[in-house]
Amino acid sequence: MSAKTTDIFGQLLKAEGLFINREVMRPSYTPEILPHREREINDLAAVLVPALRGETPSNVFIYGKTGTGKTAVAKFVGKELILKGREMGKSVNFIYINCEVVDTQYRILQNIANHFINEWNDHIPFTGWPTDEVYAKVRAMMDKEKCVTVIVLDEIDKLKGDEALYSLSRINSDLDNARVSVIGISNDLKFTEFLDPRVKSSLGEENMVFYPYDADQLQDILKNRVDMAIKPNTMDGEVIPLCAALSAQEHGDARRALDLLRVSAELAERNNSPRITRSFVKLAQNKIEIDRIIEVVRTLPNQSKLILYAINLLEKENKKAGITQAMNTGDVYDVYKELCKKTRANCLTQRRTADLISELDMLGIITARVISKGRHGRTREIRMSSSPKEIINVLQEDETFRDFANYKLKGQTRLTL
DNA sequence: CTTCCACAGGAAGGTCTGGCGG
DNA sequence: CCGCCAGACCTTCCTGTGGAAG
Repeated sequence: MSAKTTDIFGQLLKAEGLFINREVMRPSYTPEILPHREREINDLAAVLVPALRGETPSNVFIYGKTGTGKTAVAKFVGKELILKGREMGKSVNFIYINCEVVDTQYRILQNIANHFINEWNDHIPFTGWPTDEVYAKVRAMMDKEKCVTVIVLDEIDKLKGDEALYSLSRINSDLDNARVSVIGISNDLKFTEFLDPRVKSSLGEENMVFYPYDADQLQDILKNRVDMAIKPNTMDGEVIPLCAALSAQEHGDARRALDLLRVSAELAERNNSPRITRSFVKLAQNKIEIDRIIEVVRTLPNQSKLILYAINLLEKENKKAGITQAMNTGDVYDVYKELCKKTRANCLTQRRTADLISELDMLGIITARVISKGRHGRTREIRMSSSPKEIINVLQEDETFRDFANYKLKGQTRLTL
């Protein structure tokens, strides 16, 4: 990388980009056309159409794995609903809430209330009020507006507790002039099993299932966006089928397919390649995974970082000693305690540590499997999942860890039997 | 067959922060 | 300023358990 000229940006700009419109390839983009989802769009619209007549639409439950177009369809239909409502002069509201971000009863009600903020110059603080007061406020606002409100709860399985769903499911009987209907979206098919039966029957008036896209359908989706996003004749013919095939293997996730293609194009661009070839797709696949892990590790709370560091040290130590057996919770906790002493961080209990370990597992940074070693008890078998080098690098960005970059486990506490 | 390890993981409660109205 | 509230984060105490060893 010997740049002879100082005009860095000029060089980069001169290199022709491959994109026409990058945004089209991003997950946040809601497309105008949703290939292979015409039936779902019609079905959902059919359920919601009573809203335009001032009646209450049935509550709907939408199931489907990630990247099957649930959110896109819901948003799309919502947009159309509002347009039509405006055209007909009906008061129809459409509120989209992602329960991964807004995950408690209070926050949901607050979000709904703040949707009406324009007409009412009140605002609900994000903490401080008793929950039922917010609920009362929401009711009052809706009644005053005499509107039909469709509320989408995306990733509804991330909600904590079912009070929120309970209060929403019976809100209609508390309303005099307004109507509410709830669309629940979940990628967990078993989600309703754990719900209060009353909520279950109320929310599940209608059920829809979104099936994963197959490779051919993914190809259509990609082609559809590529025309808008990427300059013509810059892509090898096999690239789209490859992206589609790879993503079809991973449960037909369209978001994944789009990401893969976008990152492939970005990598090609960065390498000054005039074309996107299959080798860039392979690179992209790798990059996406590593980027994800790096981002997750970087934003981990300190205690989790310490635990992760402990796991890393142990794994290195084990490898050196030729121990193939995976570590378990107790081992990790011992090393973690040692590290805590070294960094003079306060030390959490084993109970809490166990929770943090399974959190790391769910994030895909480590794998932790519950096993039984018979007489030697039940524990977790813990391993680093991949790219430990990258993880260590990210961890050492933190000042706390820089000091003992070369720290060796002093504790002969390991009585590995 | 029973025992018993080394935890898993549920329940309940404590502490602290940040933000509210009065 | 106070009293109150929700929520994040932990601790304490607890019961449950798969399966090798006895």
